[in-house]
Amino acid sequence: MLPTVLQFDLPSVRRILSALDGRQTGGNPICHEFMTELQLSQRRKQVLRIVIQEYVENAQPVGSQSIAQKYDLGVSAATIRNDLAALEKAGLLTHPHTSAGRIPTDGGYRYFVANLMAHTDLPSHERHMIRHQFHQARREIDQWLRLSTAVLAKASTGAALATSPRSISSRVKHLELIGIQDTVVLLVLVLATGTLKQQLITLEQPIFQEELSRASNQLNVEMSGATAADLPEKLEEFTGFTREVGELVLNTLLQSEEQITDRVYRHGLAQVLAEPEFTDGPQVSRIVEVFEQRTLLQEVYDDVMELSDVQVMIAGEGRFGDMQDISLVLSRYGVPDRVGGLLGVVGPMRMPYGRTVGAVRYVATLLNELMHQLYGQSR
Amino acid sequence: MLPTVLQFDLPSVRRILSALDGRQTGGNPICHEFMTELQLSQRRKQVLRIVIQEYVENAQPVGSQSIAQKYDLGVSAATIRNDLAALEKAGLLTHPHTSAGRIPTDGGYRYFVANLMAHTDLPSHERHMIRHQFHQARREIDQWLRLSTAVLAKASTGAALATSPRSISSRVKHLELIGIQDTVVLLVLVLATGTLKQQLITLEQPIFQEELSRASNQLNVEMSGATAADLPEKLEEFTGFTREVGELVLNTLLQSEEQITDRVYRHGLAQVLAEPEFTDGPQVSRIVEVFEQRTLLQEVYDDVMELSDVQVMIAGEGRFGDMQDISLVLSRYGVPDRVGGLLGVVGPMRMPYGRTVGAVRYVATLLNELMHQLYGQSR
DNA sequence: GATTGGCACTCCCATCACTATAGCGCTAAA
DNA sequence: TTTAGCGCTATAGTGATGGGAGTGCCAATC
Repeated sequence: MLPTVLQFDLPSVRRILSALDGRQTGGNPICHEFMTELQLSQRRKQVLRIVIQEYVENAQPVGSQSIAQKYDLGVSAATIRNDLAALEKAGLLTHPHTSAGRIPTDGGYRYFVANLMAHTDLPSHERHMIRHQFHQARREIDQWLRLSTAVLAKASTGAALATSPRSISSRVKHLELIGIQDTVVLLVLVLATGTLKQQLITLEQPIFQEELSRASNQLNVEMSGATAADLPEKLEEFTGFTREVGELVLNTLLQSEEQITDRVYRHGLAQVLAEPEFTDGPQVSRIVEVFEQRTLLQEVYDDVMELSDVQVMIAGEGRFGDMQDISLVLSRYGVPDRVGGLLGVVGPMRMPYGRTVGAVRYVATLLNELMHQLYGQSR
Repeated sequence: MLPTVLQFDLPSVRRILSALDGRQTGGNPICHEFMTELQLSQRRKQVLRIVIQEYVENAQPVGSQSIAQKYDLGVSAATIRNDLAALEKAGLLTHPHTSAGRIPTDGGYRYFVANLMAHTDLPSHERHMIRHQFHQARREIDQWLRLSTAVLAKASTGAALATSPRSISSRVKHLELIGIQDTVVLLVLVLATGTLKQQLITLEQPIFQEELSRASNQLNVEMSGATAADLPEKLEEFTGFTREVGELVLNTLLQSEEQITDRVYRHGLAQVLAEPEFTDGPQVSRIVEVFEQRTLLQEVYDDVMELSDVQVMIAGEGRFGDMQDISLVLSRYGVPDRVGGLLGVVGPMRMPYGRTVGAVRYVATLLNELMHQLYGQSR
């Protein structure tokens, strides 16, 4: 095997798995930045793997000697030194200063995730425990998502987040108008997926409950089963207050399809801040902002929802300036074409990707299963 | 004026305002730990005030010289030195090492908040802007609370949190049973306050929507207006499925009265972590845990809900071990005896209490106002 | 008695020099 | 291609040093 050539080609082609290392490539999660045809000898791959493994564990640069001592690669430290130099030239490693050991670059992590990472499912007892917890929880999405973030945070070293599910092409199932005050009416809208939407309406003048009931009956008859697309046509038939409510329903429907993050569940920030990379100020506020902000989640949303497998974004994949040293492991969950959201982990770039991907994948699968039972087919 | 005597008497008597400094005592928020009869000369109060003010601003121990230079107290640095020593003896100040300036102790902050703190309302333009934002928001509690935390975080230097409102003695307004799947039914419960509760029911065998409608009609007739106390009696009349649902309603009602934190809104953790006290590890995780945990909020809940004014808890008031150096400024909001929750700020002990209290008070007042419009009287 | 100026003392902190260490890069030989 | 050896380099840690800010105390003064 001869010198290594690295072809970064990220702007033009994306999301293509390297077919280098046949055995492992198969189902590995996709790294947005990919590298094809990066010819690495088996030993160099091994060395890269060791460097990443050690660095992830100890957060300390790893040198040629310690590798030679700890792992029996059948070669001397000098050879490993050469390999390290080659890997550095290929852009997969760096060293913080001249006489320090090597640490992975973002590219190194990406290569690792795309080609080298072993599939590590959660241990079976952990899986069982998690499954048990989910079945214990009351059958409610809110509960499930809360649990999901708790479980994910526990199983990974990062902070977990999840968005509340969004209905795709929501159908109206039922609506109800309820008087709260003389001039305040609560519109309750039940979508086919079982999602509730509420909206307060303030009136110019008082309205009696009887009239509200009449209006809601009328609307129910006409509107149940309708999608946002059907509604404008149906609205034609209504006038006055009924019409107003109908339009409100339409708005709510449209809004619920647009807005992707009704609510964000979060858990486990404390533990990720305990990681050594977050001992100094600016790093901390960076990750906390990533964690608190909805905007980032929104930007990534479409990309993640598009693909069914777990997605790994390392250091923002070059797209997000303020995500140096921060990685995301995300997956969609839900019932395709009906309801779905996004869940995953945010943590330092130095992250046990194998385990994290396993955890995210398992929780997502579990959620899919549970939600399928509820929302599999509407009736 | 003679030596100062400090009487800590917190276990036996609590929440009594010091009547020392007539002018300022009036409406000041209550500090749980209080100090009565702490005889301080006017100048020493002034010195304490200056130390706290300076330290809050610069996060640096303040010495006698700098006080004498910057503030014209009409006395020399030596005199101030004596005063500082006296204040330290009284337990209101310390110094980190022999030759450093003074910093306030938790007791010092408490004395300050109880006796010395000036009432600082938010500047009027800020108030107007906030009020405007609230009126812009859709008339929904969820929106308001989200906005509240955002506004509070911005107006204070801390991280803001708020709990979703809890109904006190909830009345059933309306209920609805909606089939989602063949054997899955969604129970929607509207309380008199306009709060929605949802609960999924899984059945042994399929049930038709007609039957669901019949059941919900029946239940509505009997139950609307009922409280948790009324329900057991009414349940006697029902059998079968209707009875089951009725019991579920009762449970939900009871649960909603018990559980105090349905949801916690949070905002602005990033900015509080930028404060200099959180540059090192353990401190950071402490405040993040306080911020993320629900437990602390629950423990404080009753105390805060009891009193109408803003509450200041400095360094856990000695009650919470892991709250060294962390303070809370909390207030209840809502309509007394109907709905209410808790909102406030968590931040470092070194906090501009005046401004923070002003901000929390203003937002709480605003929320009270808005909620009163909606939930003032039920009909 | 309160206030003041003076002075010695203490502790922190930044700086510098020094050493040990871990690791690299290069070269020449196997 | 691999290996051993050697010189080079940057860091972490140590100890000494000096400046600075601030205290504490005392004796004198108002």
